[in-house]
Amino acid sequence: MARQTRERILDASLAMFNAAGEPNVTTNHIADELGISPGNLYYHFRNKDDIVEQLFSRYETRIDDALLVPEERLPNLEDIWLQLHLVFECMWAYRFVYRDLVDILARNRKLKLRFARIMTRAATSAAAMMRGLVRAGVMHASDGEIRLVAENVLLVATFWLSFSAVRGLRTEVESLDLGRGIHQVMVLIAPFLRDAERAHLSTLASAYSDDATRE
Amino acid sequence: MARQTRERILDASLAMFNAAGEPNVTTNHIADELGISPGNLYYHFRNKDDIVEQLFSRYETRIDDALLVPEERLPNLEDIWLQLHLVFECMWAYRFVYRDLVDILARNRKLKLRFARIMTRAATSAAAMMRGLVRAGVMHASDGEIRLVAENVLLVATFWLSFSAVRGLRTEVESLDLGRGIHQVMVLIAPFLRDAERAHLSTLASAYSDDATRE
DNA sequence: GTCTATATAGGGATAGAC
DNA sequence: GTCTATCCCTATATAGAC
Repeated sequence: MARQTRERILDASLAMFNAAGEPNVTTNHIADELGISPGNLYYHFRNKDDIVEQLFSRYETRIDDALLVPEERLPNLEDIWLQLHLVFECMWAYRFVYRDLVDILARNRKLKLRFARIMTRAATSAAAMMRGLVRAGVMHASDGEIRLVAENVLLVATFWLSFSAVRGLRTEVESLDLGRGIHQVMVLIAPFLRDAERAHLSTLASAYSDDATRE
Repeated sequence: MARQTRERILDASLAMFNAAGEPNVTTNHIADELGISPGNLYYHFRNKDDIVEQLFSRYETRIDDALLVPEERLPNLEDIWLQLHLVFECMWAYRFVYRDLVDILARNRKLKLRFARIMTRAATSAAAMMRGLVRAGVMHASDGEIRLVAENVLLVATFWLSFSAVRGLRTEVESLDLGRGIHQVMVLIAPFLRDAERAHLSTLASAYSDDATRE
C-alpha cells in the first residue's frame, strides 16, 4: 500500500495546490485532507519541496510531450490549434506552477533551471510551427518577426491563467477560460496570416470573443 | 519624528518586497533592517497587510497618472512609447505587486477590486491610444482587432517583469529589461502600422533586439 | 514614539512506539 | 507503513515600561 499512499499524497497535493496556491497549503493540510498523520506524510516525502518537485516532474513529462512538433508534413492552422490545446490542458492540470511561478522558481534553483529548459523548448517549437506555416504559404513573416512573435506567444501562454485570474472579478478561473487563452495566442499570429486563413480564424474565434473582454 | 519613521518603514518595505518578494519579507525583517523594534513597527501600522495597502495606494496614484491619455491631439508613435515608458517605470518601482500578483490579490479582496479597476482603465487607455493612431492614419485596424490587441497589450505589460525573471538564467531582473518589455508591447501593434511607421519602429527596436531572445 | 518582553499560533520536520 | 507526540523555529501581534 506504500505506493498507493504516495500517489494519494501527490494527487491531493496537486488538487490543493491548484485550488489554494502552493504557498498557502501546508503539509499538515495535506495530511488532514487525506486523513493520515503528518508523520506518515514525511515517511513518503523528505519535505514539502520534495512533493513539489515530484509534481513538477509529472508536469515536465506531459509538457515535453505536448511540445513535440510533428515533423512529417507542413503544419496548418488546425495543427497549431491542436498543439495549443494540448499545452493549455497541461498548464491547466498543473496550474499551481503558473500561479506562483516567480516565487516557486526563486525558492528552488533546480526547478528554475528545469523550467528555463522548457521555455527554451517552447520557443523553439513555436518558431518551428510558424516557419512551417510560412513554408506552407499560409503565413507571411520574416525570421526576425517570427522570433519576436514567438516570444510573445510564450509570454501570453505562460501567464494567461494568471491574467485570467486577475482580470475581472471572478474569484475562480474556469476551465472555460482555456479556449479564450488559446484564442489570445492566435491573435498574436493572425496579422501575419493570409487573408483566407485570417478570416477562417476570426470565424472560429467568434464563439469566444462574445464575452471575451467584458469586465 | 512619527511621520519620518512611518515613511522610513514604507520605503524599506518597498525595497525589501521588491528585492525578495512580499511573501518572503516579514515584519521582523523590516524592523531589523531599520534598526527599530517590531513593537515600534506595529505602533505605526496595524499589520503587514496595512503596509502592503499603503504601498499599493502609492502605486495606484502613480499608475493612474501614467494611464492618463492626453486628449489634446491625435497621438503618434512617440506618444505611445512615452506612455509605455511611464507605465513600465511605475511597474518597476512597485514590482513586488507584479511578482506575486495572483497570490497578493487572492489574499486581499480590497486590493483585488482596486487592481481590477486599474486593469479596466488600462484597457480603455490602450484602446483609446490605438483608435487615435487609426484616426491619425498611422495604423489600420478594426475595432474588434483593437479590443483583442489591447487585451494582449495588457497581458504582456502586466507580466513582462515576471516573464523576464523566469525566462533565461539570470537571477535578477534588471532595469535594462524595461526597454525590452516596451519593445515586446510594440511588437503587438507593429503588424497594424503603416509601412513607414513599422520600418521606423524596427529601427528603434534594433538596439534592443540584439540580445533579445538568447538564453 | 520607542523599547523589551512576551503571548499566541502555526508550519516544518523528527523520534520512537506500534 | 502508520501513528502519536513532540521539538524547534519563525511570524504575527500585543502589553506595558520608559
